[in-house]
Amino acid sequence: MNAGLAPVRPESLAAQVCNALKDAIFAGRLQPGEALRELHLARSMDVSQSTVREALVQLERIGLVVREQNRRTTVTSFTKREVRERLEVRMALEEMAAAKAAVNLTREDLAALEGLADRIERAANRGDHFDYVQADIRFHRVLWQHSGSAVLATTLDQLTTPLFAFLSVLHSAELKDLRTAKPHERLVAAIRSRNEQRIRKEIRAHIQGSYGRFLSSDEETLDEFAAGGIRNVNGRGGSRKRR
Amino acid sequence: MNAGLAPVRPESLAAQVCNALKDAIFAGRLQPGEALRELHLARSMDVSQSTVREALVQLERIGLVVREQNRRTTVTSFTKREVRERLEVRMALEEMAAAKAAVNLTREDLAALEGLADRIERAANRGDHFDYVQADIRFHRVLWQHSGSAVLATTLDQLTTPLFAFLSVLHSAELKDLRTAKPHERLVAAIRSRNEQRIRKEIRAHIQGSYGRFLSSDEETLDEFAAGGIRNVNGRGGSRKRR
DNA sequence: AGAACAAGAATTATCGATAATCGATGGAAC
DNA sequence: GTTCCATCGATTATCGATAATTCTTGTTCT
Repeated sequence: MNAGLAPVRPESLAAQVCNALKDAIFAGRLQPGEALRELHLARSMDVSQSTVREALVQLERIGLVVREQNRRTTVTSFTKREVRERLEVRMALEEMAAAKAAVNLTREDLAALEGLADRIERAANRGDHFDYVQADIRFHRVLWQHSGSAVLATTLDQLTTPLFAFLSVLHSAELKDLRTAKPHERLVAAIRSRNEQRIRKEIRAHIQGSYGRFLSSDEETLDEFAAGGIRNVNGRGGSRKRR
Repeated sequence: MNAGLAPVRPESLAAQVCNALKDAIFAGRLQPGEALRELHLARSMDVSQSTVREALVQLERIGLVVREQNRRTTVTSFTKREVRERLEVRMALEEMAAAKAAVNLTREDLAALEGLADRIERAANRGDHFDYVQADIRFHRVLWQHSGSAVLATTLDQLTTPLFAFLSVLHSAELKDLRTAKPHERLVAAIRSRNEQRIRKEIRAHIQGSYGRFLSSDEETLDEFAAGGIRNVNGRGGSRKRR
């Protein structure tokens, strides 16, 4: 009787608020380090404080904001060190996921991946940083979801979502030239080959390529990096001291 | 001026509720699959529903409960498959953490580890399942925290906490004989040797030893497994059907 | 009996208001 | 000038009440 209809279950208000904020963060309308005040958000989005609050807790779980007890909650701002740490763990798991996915992916899946790689390519050519990152996320999510391990998929998701967010603002802040060596195409080719070693190698190269510039720079926090020379919005962010 | 006093910041009500529930889950007073009703908990713990609600969200983040939109929230009950998935990811990361920690651990740290290994040993001998698991957690946390990667530590924590919880109820349910081949002592010895391969090997052996019985059994969910033959509390739990 | 439907009970989601906490500011005491 | 203290505005934490949803049960109609 079921004709492939997904069960409809409208999002809760809190989830909607959460998504709206997530988009704002990815789009850079909320900058790393910026404070999110519950009542302000509640008023401007026309919901109650508790709803916003719950959304913020969700965002904290995703890693996009940091809540400080009795103080405030701010958009996550990574130190270089933390980006490195995340990338290290990510690489290990991403390799695992890609190797597993290579076994499971059908011809259609591979075609879908190439579609995404193509979309990424086009976004890069026209300098659309936002769409670039969105498609990039989807590309990787496809791999994760076909790894056959839900745990692996969600772990990677948690680990990576904030990285993507900051990669996004990072790119647009420095007007990075996105046209690189078609890393996604290369990756798909590697997966097609079903050669585990080759896949692992491409994964590493791919990830390192995306973050290399930041990791080899000297700025301590990502928002300082993004702000470098371009903007200095209003004295917030990145001003807390290193000991 | 500072004489090593930690900054005092009393836990929020929600956090207290969260901890209380966590303990109850670890102690088995809340069984896998059991439903947690917000208002009931609020009344019995004398806080408001919202506070309980927030605590439940926190617990969900840790992975100890599952919240279903507009329905209910239940204590997490893993399928065998999910336990396997978690263990697989865990092993990869735990190896990484142990290898890194081996470089950083001081003589004092190693002594602390041996203290914990000893405590585990004693708990095993007197059949104290609860303390066994608590010390086991601490043991591993020490390793994670000395890995030098906060990301690695929190990822492992998220991944593993629910496993420990269910290991705990599992053990006490089946009155497992805890006296095994002193895996923690072996692990400490391996770390002392600073031999990466040996460390990785012991880590794998250690983890597989803890879960081997469950992974090779036939029951589908952990609570069915725990309930097998011993109790059948009151018809709840594990009754939702496989398709 | 079985399907369709209609209350009714139970539970979660959301709200608006109050309490607790924090950080800044400014003045008094030394 | 610096330390201490009091106060105030802003923000988060918690509460109690209401709205919306889901689940259950009972009834009617076939």
